[in-house]
Amino acid sequence: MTASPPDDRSLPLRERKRLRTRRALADAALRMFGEKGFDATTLDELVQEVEVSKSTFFRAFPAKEAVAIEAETEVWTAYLALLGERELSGLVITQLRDCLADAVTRLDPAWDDRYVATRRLILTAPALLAYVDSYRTGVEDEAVSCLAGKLGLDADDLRIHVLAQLTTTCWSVSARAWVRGDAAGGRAALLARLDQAYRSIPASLELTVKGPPR
Amino acid sequence: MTASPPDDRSLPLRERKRLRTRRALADAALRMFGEKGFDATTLDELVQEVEVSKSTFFRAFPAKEAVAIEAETEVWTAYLALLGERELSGLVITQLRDCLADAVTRLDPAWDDRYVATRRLILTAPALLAYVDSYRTGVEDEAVSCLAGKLGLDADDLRIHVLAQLTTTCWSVSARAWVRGDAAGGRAALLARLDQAYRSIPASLELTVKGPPR
DNA sequence: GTAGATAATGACACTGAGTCTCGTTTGAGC
DNA sequence: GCTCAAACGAGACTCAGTGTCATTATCTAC
Repeated sequence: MTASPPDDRSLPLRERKRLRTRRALADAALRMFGEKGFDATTLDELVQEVEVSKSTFFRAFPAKEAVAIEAETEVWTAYLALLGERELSGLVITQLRDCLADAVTRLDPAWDDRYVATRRLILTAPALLAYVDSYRTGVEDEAVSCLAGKLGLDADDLRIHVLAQLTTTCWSVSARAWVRGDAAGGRAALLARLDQAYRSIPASLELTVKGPPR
Repeated sequence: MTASPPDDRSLPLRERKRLRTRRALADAALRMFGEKGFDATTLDELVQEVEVSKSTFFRAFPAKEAVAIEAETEVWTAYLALLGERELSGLVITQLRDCLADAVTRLDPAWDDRYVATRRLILTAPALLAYVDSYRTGVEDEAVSCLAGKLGLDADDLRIHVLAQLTTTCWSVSARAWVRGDAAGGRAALLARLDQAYRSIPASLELTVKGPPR
């Protein structure tokens, strides 16, 4: 269920402990929320299970919701990092697609299972759904700033907003379908769905009502 | 600042009182949040000002955030209602644009000022921003269901998700610019911006990086 | 009008997330 | 080892949001 503990000896001990606590919290949260439900599990129960104080929890995560969606944030953190480094050329939407695909490819091998568990959880808790929504808006805003800088455009330029949102929309629909099918086909299947989603964007704009609806 | 009180004698007295309380809460909230700040104003202060109990508040609004964004919900409630009634024909994205434009046109004359105040408020309170984000996602989901039904498509069809999101994105960018310019030009200027936003969607997909960025 | 059904209200206790303060511990650097 | 800074634990506190129940006000039928 969890990624291997942080044994990276290059990191200072203090940092390693911090990460270990963070992982322990995320793992316990995913398990306990899955068993008892997100709302029914209190933070006190969670921190008691992991044997840390509530203070420590809030130093590691900004909110109860955040600890439940680690798998989601990992994707977008990687995506934004790649987008920041990347030298853009050609169609911007293609570049965004590639950043997202690269981000997914580089994720920890254990990510798949955690992501499925996370998405399942989100379906059961409205608070989590709302949290993910606003989190993604934050990602879109960062992507917009980044693109505005790289392209020398105004941050209000509608075009980059549209592109940033299309990216999260494609992810949203693709990932939902992938999780619903129990992540069958693994990471490759997810990437295939994602690619297919991007390819069907142009058809969206041309969607037309044929005859009378019924 | 506020719309005229509900004098519609056709409504039963009980309903009229309910609406009057609702209005009073929304008006006081917009004023108090604007003066003291959203976070610094407690619900107890608000309900004391309007002379109702906290119970009554939560019967009228699902959350503290909701009372602050009435002007935003009015737009989308009208939009979804129009979309539900409408007999669709031709380009779907055009139909959505028309629904939104019609919704804006039919709003209360006092809406402009309330909306400007609301958007200004949102910029100062992260909690409000998050609330609006998830609210809009809810609107998008309803629009998707509606479209899926009317078009006989699967609710997972990416195309209708894209269209529903493009609508809220166009609104978002247009309204932000309109408010930043102090709503100059009134409702007509907002509609013009909205139309311009829709027209620039196709160019988004073709956005290309020319030479090296710098 | 009056009576009884019904719905909204107010008061109050309670839960739990999130903040803040402060004294203690622990790893980092010399 | 010793010192400094950072992370930690403990606990008090604020406030949004929920649930219960008695009270009040409106609606409906007569």
